[in-house]
Amino acid sequence: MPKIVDHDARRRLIADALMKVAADQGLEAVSLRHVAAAAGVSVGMVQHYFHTKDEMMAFALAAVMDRTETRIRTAVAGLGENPPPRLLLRTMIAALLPLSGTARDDGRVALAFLAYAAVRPEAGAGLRPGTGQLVEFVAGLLPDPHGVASAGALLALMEGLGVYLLGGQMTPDQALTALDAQLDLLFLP
Amino acid sequence: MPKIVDHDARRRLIADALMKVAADQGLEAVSLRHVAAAAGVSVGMVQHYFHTKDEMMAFALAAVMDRTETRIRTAVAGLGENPPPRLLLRTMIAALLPLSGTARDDGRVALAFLAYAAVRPEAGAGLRPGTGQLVEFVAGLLPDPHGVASAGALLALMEGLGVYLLGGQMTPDQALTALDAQLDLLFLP
DNA sequence: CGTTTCGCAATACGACTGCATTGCAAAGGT
DNA sequence: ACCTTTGCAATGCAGTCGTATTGCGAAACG
Repeated sequence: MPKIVDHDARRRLIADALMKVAADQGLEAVSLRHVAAAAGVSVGMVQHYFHTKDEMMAFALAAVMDRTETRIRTAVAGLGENPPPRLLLRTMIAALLPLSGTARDDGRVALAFLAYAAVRPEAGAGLRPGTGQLVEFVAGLLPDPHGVASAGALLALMEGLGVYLLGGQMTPDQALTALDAQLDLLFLP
Repeated sequence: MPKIVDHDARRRLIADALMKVAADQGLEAVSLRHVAAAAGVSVGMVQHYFHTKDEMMAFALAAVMDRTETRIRTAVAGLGENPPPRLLLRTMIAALLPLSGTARDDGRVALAFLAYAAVRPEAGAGLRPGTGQLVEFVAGLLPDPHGVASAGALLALMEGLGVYLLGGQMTPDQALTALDAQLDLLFLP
């Protein structure tokens, strides 16, 4: 067998270029040619590693989710062992919000995928399963009187803050203030 | 001057067709030809009433916002004079959520526009100004200890519920339960 | 030292896009 | 009755899209 290359590295290179294009020109600007140009490679090479565009999109979406999970995990890791529930929640949610830099770019891509998934249900099937477990996890962190409804509300709040941040209707300060107000509501009886 | 036709009626006809296409095939499927076909007219006629595609999109977005405002207004009108603040808020937010039917279609279109606006800030400029006033209005309805931060949080919650509803991560029941939990939090000290 | 297999570039194809152009029918105004 | 203006259909054009095809250089194996 000839020329050994790291297939997965190439795929990540291409996926990174895709997300760069999507983040600053929108998902509808993601084409094989644009992605190839952004990655500095030929269209043929992109086709070599992704047989179809959908395959490439799916890989990129998975990469965004991976990066997001990593971002949360490292943020939480900085908290030490057994952090107080309120701090843990605030840290996780703040890490998930598109406040700046990479998180903002990822958020834009995720929002675009969300809109796409709202119309192509089978495309967003991968997004759905995590939410139920997340609600239960959050519910376990809330003080006693609150149930899964409040957990769902908190997650919805987070999602909405993300949308407002990306749309420019809220500044990062305003979003974090709103988040803290909600946590006050939940944790201070 | 020849043949008098109701310009605005034609534009609304075309915009309705656009929203139909966008609602069940996504915003990226909105093209002059598809919209014309959905409206049962020729491409030339669409071009006659909208000189450019962006003009057509802007008109359609304005129409969605109009319909939404009307939906809220009629829902609130059914409440009579001086309704209690909590009921007023619940009614307004429930009318805004994409729970079913037209509201769901409008929601899909709005979400698509949102994703588009996250990347083309000048396109979503029309969306932004209303939010600030809305926050203040909501803040005025909340009982005493709560400020604009809680109002922003409530609106973000609404937005997030909308996203979850469209994405299928929440059922209408779950969304309304979460909304009520939040209103409990705000109104029952 | 072939030979084979892989990595990748180039190009061609048909479908689609937004938009400009052209032409014609119909309907007032005079 | 003519003329002008408007409503609208048809068609053409240049560009982009995803994908299939083709071909060639390079690297490991026999």
